[in-house]
Amino acid sequence: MRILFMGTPDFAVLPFLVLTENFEVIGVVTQPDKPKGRHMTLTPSAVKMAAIEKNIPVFQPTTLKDGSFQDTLDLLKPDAIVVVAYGKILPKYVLDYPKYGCINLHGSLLPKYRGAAPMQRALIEGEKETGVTTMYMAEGLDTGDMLEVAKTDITEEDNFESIHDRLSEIGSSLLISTLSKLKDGMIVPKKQDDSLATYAAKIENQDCRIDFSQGAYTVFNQVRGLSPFPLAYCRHNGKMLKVIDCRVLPDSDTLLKAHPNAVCGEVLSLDKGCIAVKCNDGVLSVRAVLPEGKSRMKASDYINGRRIQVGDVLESF
RNA sequence: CGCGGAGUGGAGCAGUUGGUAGCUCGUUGGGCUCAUAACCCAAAGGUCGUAAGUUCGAGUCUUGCCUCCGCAA
Repeated sequence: MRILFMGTPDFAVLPFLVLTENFEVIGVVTQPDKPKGRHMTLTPSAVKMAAIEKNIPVFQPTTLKDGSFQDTLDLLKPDAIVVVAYGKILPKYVLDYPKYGCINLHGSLLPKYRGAAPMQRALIEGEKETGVTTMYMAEGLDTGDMLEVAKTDITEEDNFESIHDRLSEIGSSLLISTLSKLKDGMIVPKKQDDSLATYAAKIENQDCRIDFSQGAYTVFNQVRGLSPFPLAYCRHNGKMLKVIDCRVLPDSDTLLKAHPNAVCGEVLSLDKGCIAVKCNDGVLSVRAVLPEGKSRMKASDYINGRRIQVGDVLESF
């Protein structure tokens, strides 16, 4: 089976590599190189670099809409197109081309969290489990018929990074499983229940703003869903302070009683190298931060550098 | 040339109008304690990123270079 792979970021790299070990991958389509980083240097996508390493031809169309991609399809003649976080909508003529269809790997348990940021949104919403879904692609956004699903629990330890890596891993396996079964006609596609669908919008700057007048768990989920990137932030002494890692303090009653007049966002203690911040219904223990203009550091380092004291208030930016 | 910040003992930071370096923590040793990530005492550890320049003298001024980082995309 001749497979054309379409994908762009880190998340798609492992699925791509695993695919090359199990199937005949005849080409890779990825986003054009984009100016990135400090000096806006043109940077190839993660998938492109992996493809070059594997000596697989790379295609980087700026658009698929104008029909020019038809030539590439005629040249490659793929039996199936596998899409993992490619970043462009596939027009109908592409969807209809391959014999085995266009198969997408999506980082959520569909029909929940359709869209751009399923993993982050699942964490932010405080989901207890998430997973990956393989599906046929349709013209709507992640609306196609589902093929297979793999689930995983979300624990207190998880953040976007760990979920991202884990889903990338189980997604790779699931992809192989789905393709194998598909080839043998062993899967019955299942329609999505649109009434249960939710939309995982792209993460905007607005989503990263911390409001300590919310519950401790709400802030905790926000922080972990955005860590290690792009990171939730607040303001301390007029400067931006991003929170990399935090936990909800288990026994916060004594601490709260010791500071009866504290406002939300106020620093209640700096014990054990953690910054204890009052929230609406509890205390958040901040363990790692990123101060404006500095690099990532443990909360204890931030404290040792004398940047923060008990009684300081972390505000919304 | 997208904007900006920083390079000082293991870590995070100070360092005034230039006169050979301090703080918090860690480390090592000792003490206190039933015990401790708590407390007390002591010690080790830095040619202040690099090259040149100004100066009687530079971490502190000027210039080049290297490295790192944040923002923005």
